[in-house]
Amino acid sequence: MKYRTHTCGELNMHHAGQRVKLSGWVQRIRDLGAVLFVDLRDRYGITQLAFYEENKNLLEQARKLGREFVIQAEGTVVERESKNKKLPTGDIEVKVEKLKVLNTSKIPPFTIEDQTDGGEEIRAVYRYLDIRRNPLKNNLIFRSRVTQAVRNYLADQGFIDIETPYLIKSTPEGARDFVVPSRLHPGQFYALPQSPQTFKQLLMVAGMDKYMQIVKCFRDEDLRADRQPEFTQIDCEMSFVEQEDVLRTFEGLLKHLLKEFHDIETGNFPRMTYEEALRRYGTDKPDIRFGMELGEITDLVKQKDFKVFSATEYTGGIAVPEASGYSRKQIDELVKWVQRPQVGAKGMVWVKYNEDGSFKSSVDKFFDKDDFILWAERLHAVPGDLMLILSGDKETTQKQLGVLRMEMGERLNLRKPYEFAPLWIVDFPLLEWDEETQRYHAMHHPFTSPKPEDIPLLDSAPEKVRANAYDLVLNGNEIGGGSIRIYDRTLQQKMFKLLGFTDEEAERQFGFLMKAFEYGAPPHGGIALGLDRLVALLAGKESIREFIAFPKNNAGRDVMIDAPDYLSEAQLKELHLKLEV
RNA sequence: GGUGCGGUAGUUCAGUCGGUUAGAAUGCCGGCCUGUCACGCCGGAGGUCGCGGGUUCGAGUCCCGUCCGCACCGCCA
Repeated sequence: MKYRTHTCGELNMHHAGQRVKLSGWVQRIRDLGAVLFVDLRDRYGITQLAFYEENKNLLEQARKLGREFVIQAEGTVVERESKNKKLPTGDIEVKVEKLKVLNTSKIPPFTIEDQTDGGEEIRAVYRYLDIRRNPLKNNLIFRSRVTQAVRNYLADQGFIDIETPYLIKSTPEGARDFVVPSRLHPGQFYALPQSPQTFKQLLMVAGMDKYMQIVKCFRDEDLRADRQPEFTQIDCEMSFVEQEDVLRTFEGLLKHLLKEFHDIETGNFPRMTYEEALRRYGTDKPDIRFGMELGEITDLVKQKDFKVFSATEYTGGIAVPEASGYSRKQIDELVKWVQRPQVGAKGMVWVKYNEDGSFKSSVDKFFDKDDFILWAERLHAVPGDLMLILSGDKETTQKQLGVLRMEMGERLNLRKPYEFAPLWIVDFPLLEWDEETQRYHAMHHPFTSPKPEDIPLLDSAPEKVRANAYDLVLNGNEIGGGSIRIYDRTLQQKMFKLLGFTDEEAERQFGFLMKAFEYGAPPHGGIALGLDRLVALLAGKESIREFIAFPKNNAGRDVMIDAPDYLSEAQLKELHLKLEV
């Protein structure tokens, strides 16, 4: 017995008169009395089934169907009396002659429609019902198409797909590890990889030359709309390459995807140093689809009586286009907004650059038109703009301005979902001072090579050393990052020392890597792209949860299967674990 | 660890200043209807107001605690 001869998305006038068999879910029933219509749905589409009074038995059977019943219908394709232009199959319907219920369904807790009545919570619990809806279904199909395109591109470039282990060992650097207790080795634990970093480097030592893997990675940190504890990376590594080679290869990948999915041809991606990104955008992942760049006016305000400005390290602002007409209330709201703890500014100075060229500001007592004209130049403000000024220590204030810029970009609808503005951020600092632990941290990871010309600074001024590290940024999101790696044992050892590892710690945690470096490690480098984020952005969305079949919630729980969960006493015992809670 | 918003019918929400029997839409059930496609019309059922405590003559509404969801900060080499 065959379940179907066609899918619910393919029948049209060409099939008129044919006898067909369809299987699928009951989307909706429209009972008009002597005639009854059923919309039958599967992954491919919807086909209307028609039941008539002339076959009273069958009509009564159809009347007993409910939403989401799984049925099989056999009948003849006929041209509709009244057609539906909205459906690809809208010219025809299947006049049913045989009906079989393959499975019944309880009434679903929410409607299986594009515009469902269900909220996020209930849809998460019934994720398999949510995926029946077009939006989610199409997202998963889209994701599949993207991964296919990625594989095709990388395979064409000569990359080999190699799987690396999920059960590895814990390293205290970076994010927290998820750990897995070992039954065979009492008291010992595996860790799930935060990335296959060391393995892909070892594959370079092994001579595989170009490696790729679309791979799950795990980080035990708090979640966000764009952050999951398990996520997928397009992980790559290449031998005998310089930074330029890696950038070109992966610029090519993103170009390929933009062409394939949006028919967009982009030129070469802009490159911006880390320092420049912070100065111009207040972030290392700028959204360059709109202007509103940061302007610094520190030197222009130093000599004045306004203490807030004269006493601080940095004063700067942005010019919000066509916002000089903002009311006092609107501006007050903005001031409150930057004062929220999430932004953390103490206050905000505003200057209206009116259409007629005059100025009105919150600091009229201290500054006059001549000052404001100079400010406007620095902020690229024109009449009609509203200048928003923050002041404080440089790093914090730039970041706050960056956050404010993004918020204003959002509010003014300047962040268009189907516009794509990729760029490379380069020349990251190698190290970052961490106040909490009072030591340097690797900004990227401990295997990142310093710029050769900066190596002498490693001892004298480590914070000034720039790394051969790069991020790929798309529309204000970091979608990938990588580096040219260290491949020399001595340099790698030195790095570990700088990062506060004792020789013993370095040996115990990464001895296997340094040992490998002693057996002819080639120069190599690579990159990892966040697939979930990339797919979401290509689809014009910000939340990655809609592109993962079974995501975790805000608190890292899977509310469908209800995980994590407690273990039985027997399991704990087998794993040699005793709980304190 | 912290901040903000939310939790009321199966679902999404409204519920005024603390005051009579907690409403709407949708879904569900029953009836009618031969061209619907968000079918239409008529009727009906459906509530631990997240949970615990407190204030009060009286709490969905005010207070405290707690749990859950979402967004964000910290965190995420």
